[in-house]
Amino acid sequence: MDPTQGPPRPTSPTIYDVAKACGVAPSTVSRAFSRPGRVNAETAERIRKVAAELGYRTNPLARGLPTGKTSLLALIVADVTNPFFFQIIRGAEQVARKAGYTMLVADVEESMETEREALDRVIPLVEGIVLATSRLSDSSIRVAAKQRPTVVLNRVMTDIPSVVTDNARGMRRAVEHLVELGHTTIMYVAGPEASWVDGMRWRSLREATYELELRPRRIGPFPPTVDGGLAAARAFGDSPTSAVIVYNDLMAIGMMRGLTEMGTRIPEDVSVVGFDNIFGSDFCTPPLTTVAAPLHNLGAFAIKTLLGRLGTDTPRTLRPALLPSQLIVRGSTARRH
Amino acid sequence: MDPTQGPPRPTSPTIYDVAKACGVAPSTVSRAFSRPGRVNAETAERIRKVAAELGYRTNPLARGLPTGKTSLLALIVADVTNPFFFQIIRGAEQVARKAGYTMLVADVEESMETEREALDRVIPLVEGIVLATSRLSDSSIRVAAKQRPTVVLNRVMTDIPSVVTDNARGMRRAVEHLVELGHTTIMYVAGPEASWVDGMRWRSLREATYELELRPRRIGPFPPTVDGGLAAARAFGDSPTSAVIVYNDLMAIGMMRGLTEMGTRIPEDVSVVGFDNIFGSDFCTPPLTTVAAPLHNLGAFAIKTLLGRLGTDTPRTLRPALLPSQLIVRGSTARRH
DNA sequence: TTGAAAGCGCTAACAG
DNA sequence: CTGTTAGCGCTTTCAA
Repeated sequence: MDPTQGPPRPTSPTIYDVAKACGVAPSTVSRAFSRPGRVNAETAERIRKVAAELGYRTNPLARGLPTGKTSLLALIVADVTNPFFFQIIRGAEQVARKAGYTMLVADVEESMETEREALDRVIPLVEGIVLATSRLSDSSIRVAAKQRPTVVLNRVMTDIPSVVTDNARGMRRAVEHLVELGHTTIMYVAGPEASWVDGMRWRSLREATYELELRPRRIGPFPPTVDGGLAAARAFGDSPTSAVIVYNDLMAIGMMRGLTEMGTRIPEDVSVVGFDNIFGSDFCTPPLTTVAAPLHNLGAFAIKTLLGRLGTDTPRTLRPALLPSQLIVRGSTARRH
Repeated sequence: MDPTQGPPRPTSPTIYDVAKACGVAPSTVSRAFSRPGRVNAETAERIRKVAAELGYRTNPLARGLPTGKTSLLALIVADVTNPFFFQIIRGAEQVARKAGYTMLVADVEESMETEREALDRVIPLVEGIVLATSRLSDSSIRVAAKQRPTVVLNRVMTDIPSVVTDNARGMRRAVEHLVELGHTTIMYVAGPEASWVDGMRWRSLREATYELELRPRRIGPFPPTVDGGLAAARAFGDSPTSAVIVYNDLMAIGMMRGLTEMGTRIPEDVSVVGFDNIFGSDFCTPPLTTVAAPLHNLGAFAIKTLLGRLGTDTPRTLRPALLPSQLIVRGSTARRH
């Protein structure tokens, strides 16, 4: 090995250095760190002390080679730029960190292609994977899951642990809220067609309205962005209702802006409900009534689930974990005029 | 090694498998992937074909051990939850990915302690580090930089490559804009005291106002959050001016809300300018006039700089890279009444 | 409880 | 251009 080739940085001490300084065998040093029980208490203490003095840190890479335990977890997100994911990432990181894992966050920019590449790059590195709002097909996900324990977030699969928001309950609460305000016809403004969540929300709305004897309506699909909401506002003009429930907050914000520009007053003319309670939904105008997703908890719970799967090879429970959402009433909904 | 211990997953093929299947030596397979030039074209072709059939992927971990080249880069961000970082992360990831690197994003939740831990965990894994808005002391940063090539983002250091927004120019443009609108006294609403950027912005404001013969004023410090802005609005009530420039958009949004609640009209009574152009600054009320930071480019450029430093041991240029910002005029500023 | 030795998958010198 | 041979730093049998 050419020493001028490798990293020219001051090479950090290894177990060999510590072993020499302690007068014990390298394997003992290794044991002192990886299974402290299997080494004489005093010796272990001495080793730890010397190691600290030398500034020894076990090299996770080297440890990973023989054991496969890299202490790395992957979180693949559809779009780091989408505020929906901020709290998810943080929740995930917190739990991972506490468990001694480092998280590798990969942004796939909503592209299936990029997601597959990210997976390829990341799989050999990590012990487990969380797919947050994956754009991959079920079968692609299964392929990945065969290589590393995998948890899907925001999507339900029957053979892979899933963590999702309880959309049905959330939708139900939103509808009840609107009914209490006197609305009788509710328009659902749909998000992307391919989205599992969109399908779920629309179905939940139909069920809720059916039970409450309301008429649901629907326009869309629209892209799940502010611009998509703008487009929805224009389409909505053709057959307005007094209340709309929008696929997500981003679209709801866009739609409110579009509506306002067209002279429609919110909430006087139209009540608007969004989904997710993302950053910004409280300071748009008017502040958005929304079904808050438990974002932080979603991320945290996904990692917890993954951590639980790490040892065992057989999935525990395959019922998707349903995390409760919460209706947050703000200024965009009001009594029907 | 206990085979029941390691990852129970289907162990992927190694160079040995490929070598056997090809009837060549393992080292040849290795060469075929790491330095294709050094192996017979046909042989290389054959190896690649067989490797593809077997589904062979070179194990980055194993490769990293002897070479130190892990193809991993770390991006340490002060707060993943802050929209300021979204585009930075994306820009960084894009560049890293194109260069064949995987990015490890660590959230330190604005905590010095957490940041140091994150560094410790990450350093042995990665080839280089970008510190985005580090909360560490200069000397702590130097310690890290001694171990791995390091670039600091949003902060200037004389001995470490730095990438920052050209705050002086941006501030100058903001002040000129306000002057054109007839404002003569400008209040700076300060962010966190410890922040290098805050100091820079205040200094730039003083310089700009000096040249233009205006009176600058200042309140603060406040936390760089919506709530901090709310607090600033209350403090501002004591000695109002017709125009304020706020440390960042988050605070500006909070301040506008606070002002509005107190009955102050924006922009009629007070013109407000923010900094950064984060997500949401376009849909708050009124839409915020702001000095847009080149967020995406900041992240991209930092990684490019890091990539450039990777080979060489001596830093190239130590003049901080100043990336241009841009004034975006929206509804929160108007002619003085 | 400890030491010796083999090996994780890959790379890089050194001969041939 | 290719095979052989040492390792990278750590873990884990296997003996002692």
